Amino acid sequence: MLRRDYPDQICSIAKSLEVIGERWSLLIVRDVFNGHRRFGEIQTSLGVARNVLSARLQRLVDEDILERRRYQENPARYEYFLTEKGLDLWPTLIALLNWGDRYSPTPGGPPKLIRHKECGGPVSERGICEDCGKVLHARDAIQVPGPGRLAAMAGAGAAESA
Amino acid sequence: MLRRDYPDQICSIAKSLEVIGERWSLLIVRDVFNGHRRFGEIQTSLGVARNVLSARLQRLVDEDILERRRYQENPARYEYFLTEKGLDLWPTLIALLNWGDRYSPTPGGPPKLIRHKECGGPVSERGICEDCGKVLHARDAIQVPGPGRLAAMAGAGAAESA
DNA sequence: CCAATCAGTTGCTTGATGCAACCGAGTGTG
DNA sequence: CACACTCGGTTGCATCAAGCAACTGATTGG
Repeated sequence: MLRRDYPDQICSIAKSLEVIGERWSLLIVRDVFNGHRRFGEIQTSLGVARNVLSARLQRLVDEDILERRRYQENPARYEYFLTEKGLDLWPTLIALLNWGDRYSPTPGGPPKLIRHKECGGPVSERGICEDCGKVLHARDAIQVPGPGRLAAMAGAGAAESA
Repeated sequence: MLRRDYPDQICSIAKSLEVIGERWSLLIVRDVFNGHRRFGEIQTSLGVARNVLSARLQRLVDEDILERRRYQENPARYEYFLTEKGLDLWPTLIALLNWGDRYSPTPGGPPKLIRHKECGGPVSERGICEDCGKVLHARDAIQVPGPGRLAAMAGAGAAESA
């Protein structure tokens, strides 16, 4: 999306976008939220060019949004995890998810539903449990495939898209 | 940020980013939230190239996020306003604002504060009034310059940056 | 008549992205 | 043992988007 910086902008929105506003960045974060942790996994899920993915992952690690952990030596292999800073992007993702659900609807219904881990209640646009009323954070929620997702999978067996 | 589209992604986040994920798009929306309505106003506030601003505005109008109204004939002059769809980006902007406030802090404190129009209470990260507890929407809130903004203005008299 | 305002458009250059091929270490298969 | 495959990248090259400056067209003000 963005080159990277927005000089002269005294604005926290611009500052956020400098960090996560580049093309693919937020989708990579979303993928890690979805449980994809490895380079190849994210690459095939997103269809992003490998050099770009490499650059974005490095940036996200540099910005302390992701953490790169070695899960195997010889050959060295890595997995990416969300830091607290990364987890705190959850409200942003929820807001985008809901806006997309509303204005770019998937045929058959929302492709992804968010539920409160504790009580199972649906999670509102603002990340609040509609059953128990709690203001939730990333760790309090789980995702389940929604009707739109299931419909799409029934239509085309492949296409693992998140 | 983004070229434009993320094919094969069955995901409302990706769909949202296809619409507003391009470089400058969200900052243009933010500017209109801030009361900038005219081409030149937005251009100088953002420092975006004029051809790019032109393209983004057209896209945002095509996507029904902004509305272009003629405020003068001969020569024809236009202003841009947020539609309901555009106003519904408010929670996303609030989420980005708060994430930026937290992780890319402006020296002196947040540059922008959001308050509930009705009761004057501060607005939380989720767009909820911390005084009266209401879940707010774009029209319920106003912005006031925060300490970081005032500090920056005192330092450099110019720099109208939003 | 000349300069300025406003909302763009046009042309050219620079920079980011996409694509395919390659690398290096190790595993699995015949 | 040779060969193919996996994984996590890097490299080179072509293409597409963004940045910059100049220009247009209509109108007002001096």
